[in-house]
Amino acid sequence: MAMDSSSTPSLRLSAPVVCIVGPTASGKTALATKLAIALDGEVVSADSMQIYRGMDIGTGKLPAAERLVPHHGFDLVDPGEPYSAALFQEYARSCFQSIDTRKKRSVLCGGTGLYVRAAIDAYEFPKGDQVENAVRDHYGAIAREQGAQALWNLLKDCDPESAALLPPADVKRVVRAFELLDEGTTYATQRAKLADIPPFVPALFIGLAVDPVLLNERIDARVDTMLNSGLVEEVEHLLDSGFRDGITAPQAIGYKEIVASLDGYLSMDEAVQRIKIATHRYAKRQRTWFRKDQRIKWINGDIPDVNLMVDKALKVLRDAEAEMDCCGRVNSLHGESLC
RNA sequence: GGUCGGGUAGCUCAGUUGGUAGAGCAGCGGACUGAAAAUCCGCGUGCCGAGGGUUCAAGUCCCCCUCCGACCA
Repeated sequence: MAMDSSSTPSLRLSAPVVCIVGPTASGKTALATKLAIALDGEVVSADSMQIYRGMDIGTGKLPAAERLVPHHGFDLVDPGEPYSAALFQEYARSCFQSIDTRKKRSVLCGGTGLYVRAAIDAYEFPKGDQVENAVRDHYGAIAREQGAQALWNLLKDCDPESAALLPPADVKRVVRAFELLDEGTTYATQRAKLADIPPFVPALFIGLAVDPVLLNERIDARVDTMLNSGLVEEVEHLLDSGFRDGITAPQAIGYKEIVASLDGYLSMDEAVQRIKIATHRYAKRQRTWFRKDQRIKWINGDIPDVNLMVDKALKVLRDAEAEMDCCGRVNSLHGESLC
């Protein structure tokens, strides 16, 4: 409601955050680490599944032994706990702040588009309890018991504007629209702001682009590697410690399929095949999400030599920073120059 | 060598009495403000194995060739 502040306060940092984005398996993790080393920085992961403790192999989390610079954004909560983009926003910004205080550069490495934008841009989430969410439970139950259409009809009665923006089948957003009503705003109001959300944190974006056919081959190979590295054992271990109670974590690709297989609904071969396909689709959605962000400078993620890729990325950053300096678009950028 | 079955979308297949083709999966495009690895919306992408014939008209009927599978030798 009362979230006006038209002069959005920017987070003041001595240098812009470097954001590495792109689809899964495009090589973000390796590039982010190398860049962080080159820039004397620390990595902040923007990944909705790597925040979970114990979900390592399936989320492609960089093993502790290979973290050559400090990494943030891993292992923030247990799989049974809920999490949200709003919580990540708060977390990531506090990371940027403290990294800056240590005179280091933040390198945000993210595959979760919403988390990247929540961290960098001036997304404002209305106040509301995200843990004990009775509203969500209540309307979710209506959808389950009476159907998606019935729930949507209900929304149409109390908030026709928002209902008009949502297909009845999009239950999650319809439920969310009720939550927003409860929090004193509407989905339609929030949605209208979407068109132009200013940046909140100074940032430069690098995207890793990989030919989709090649990327899918990489994904398949990576899934096989995950299985050989003990993904099934990881899932079995998680199941022993309340994995099923979680709301978000059990939705993770690579985990839900293995669980279905362990429960006897799928053969392990079928599960593996489904993991591959689900990951292809996920990469597709990531491509769609990032493609529309004009700030992203894309570099080729097919370059076999990682160091060449790092050089390329550094050059792109230098150019972008120079451009920002001379246009003066962001005021808090006069830190040490790159390299 | 012979008999039969089959070659239609990337894959598995459907295609009625002849009227230039359609499903599922995959794939592609898109949306996205507190679950986002989630959720939702949209799109058939085709030398119907090659060639010839019959016909106003052939994926469909006839001939021939070819490839795959099964069976018989």
